[in-house]
Amino acid sequence: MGVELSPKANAIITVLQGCNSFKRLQKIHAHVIVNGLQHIPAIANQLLHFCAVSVSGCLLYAQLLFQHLHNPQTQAWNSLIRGFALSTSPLQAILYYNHMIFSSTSHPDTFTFSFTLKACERLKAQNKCQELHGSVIQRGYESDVVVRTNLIRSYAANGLIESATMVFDEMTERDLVSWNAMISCYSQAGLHHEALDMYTYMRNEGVEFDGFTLVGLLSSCAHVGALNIGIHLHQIACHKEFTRNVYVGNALIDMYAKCGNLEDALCVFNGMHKRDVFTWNSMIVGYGVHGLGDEAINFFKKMLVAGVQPNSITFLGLLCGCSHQGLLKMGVEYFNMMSSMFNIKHGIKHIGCMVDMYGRAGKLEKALEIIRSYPSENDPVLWRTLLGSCKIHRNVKIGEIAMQNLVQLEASSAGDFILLATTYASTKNAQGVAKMRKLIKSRGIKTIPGWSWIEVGDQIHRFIVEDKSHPDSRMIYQKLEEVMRRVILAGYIEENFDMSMPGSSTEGCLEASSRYHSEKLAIAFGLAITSEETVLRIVKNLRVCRDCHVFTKFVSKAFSRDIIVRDRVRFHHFKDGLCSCKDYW
DNA sequence: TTAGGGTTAG
Repeated sequence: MGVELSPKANAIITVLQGCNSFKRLQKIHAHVIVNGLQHIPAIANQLLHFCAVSVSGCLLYAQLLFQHLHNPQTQAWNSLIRGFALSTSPLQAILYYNHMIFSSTSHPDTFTFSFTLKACERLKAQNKCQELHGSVIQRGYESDVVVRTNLIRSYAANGLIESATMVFDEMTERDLVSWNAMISCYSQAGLHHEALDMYTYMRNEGVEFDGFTLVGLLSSCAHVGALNIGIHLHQIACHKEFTRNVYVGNALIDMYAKCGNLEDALCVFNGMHKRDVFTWNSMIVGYGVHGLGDEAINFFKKMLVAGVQPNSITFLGLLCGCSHQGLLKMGVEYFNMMSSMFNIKHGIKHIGCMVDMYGRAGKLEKALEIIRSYPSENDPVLWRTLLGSCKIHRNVKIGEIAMQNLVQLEASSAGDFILLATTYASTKNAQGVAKMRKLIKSRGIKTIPGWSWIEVGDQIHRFIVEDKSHPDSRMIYQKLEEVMRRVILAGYIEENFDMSMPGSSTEGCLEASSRYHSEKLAIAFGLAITSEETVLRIVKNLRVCRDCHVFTKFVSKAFSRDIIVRDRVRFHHFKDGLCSCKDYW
């Protein structure tokens, strides 16, 4: 039973509910004090709620109001916890939650848990998240769909994907938001196949989806190069009229660009009614990774004319395009422009692009100078990039400097030793080669396993080097032998294994031949089971090795097939025996 | 008089 309020108190509550500025609230508060109404819970809670939650509120003021409450009820705690959970200091939300549990007679409810879990998600407070899960069960709130969704998000943000999955799987009642939370959790954790599998489960359970679902799924399609699934989702987006949604449009552009289809990315871009910085960036980055620097610059200019402010990712796309197209002068111009004109700080990735750009152009001293001018960014990736350039330009002296730094940072990998070994080899330095071989052996250093994906229909087939796990493995190897015979007849000369590129695919077995590298298996599979006019689209987690690059060029000619390979850094369009990277990658 | 959601880079 609520307490009967005086007409004066009721009037104040009505005014408070319509309050829209902090200044006005302070005036109302003064009026409340003058009339001695500050201890009426309904008024105190309303004041607190406004200060803690409203966009024009003030959390400090909310704390002061809270301190004056004699016995704050759950609703008051919730206001404060909610306010801090969404603020720049979410830790305060957790501290208030602790305070509530240990020194208050009020009990947390489903709202309290939702807000505190939000704070854990933002803070990456893993232990607290687990503790809250226990309390949720203890207090009998585990069947609440919103609390569970918050648990999924919080676990996922804390890297506990298995726990998030468990919470989802054990839900007796799921709604669209919980499905979407699980999809986005997988997508952001890099578990793209799991995210795409959720789509099948949703369909099987007859769950309708919305723009949020599409964005999560399209992001995963983009990461694994699942163009067919992406096209299917695009059709659904058109059918359900989600294409006016800027998030969906952006995700579609990104998906098409990452799947190697820039024409359709542009088509979506042109059809969008509203565009934001993500829209422009998706196009610019798309052109950048395809090695089309001048197109990226073109789009950047149009972006400025449209009045959209670029951000650090815009410049990443531009620099990537300049670097891959060899546009050194333009690259330097944009690198300088980002800080001088747009006040955007150079990040490690931008510096990496510059090191790569100068390195490729043979200006190794300048590349070294760039790394040294950013001592706080002493990152192995920069030294590795430089090492790669030293190999191309046969510069042992700077290569050794790069290697020393990698060793000092305890970040040297087998690929790095191989790079330096080949640099020694190219300068006929047998002693250096022997030294590197000895180091690789004695340190037992392992490489990153290489993977290649190919999408056929709505299925994604994954291969590793010498993979025999595919159900059609026998057929794939037979096809590869046939392909080999045809390309050798056309002039292809098989290499043993590539030692040329940084992070290139030695695929975890240094001594193996590159004949059964994952992309060769993916290509053989694609040739065997798709029609002659189908473009083969392959995605690889490492850089394409030189042998596979040559091989793919020959295949594109001998089989009259367009093959698009997306490797770790860029796209390669193989057609009629040539590659879009012009062998410069 | 209170809740849970999305994209680029990595």
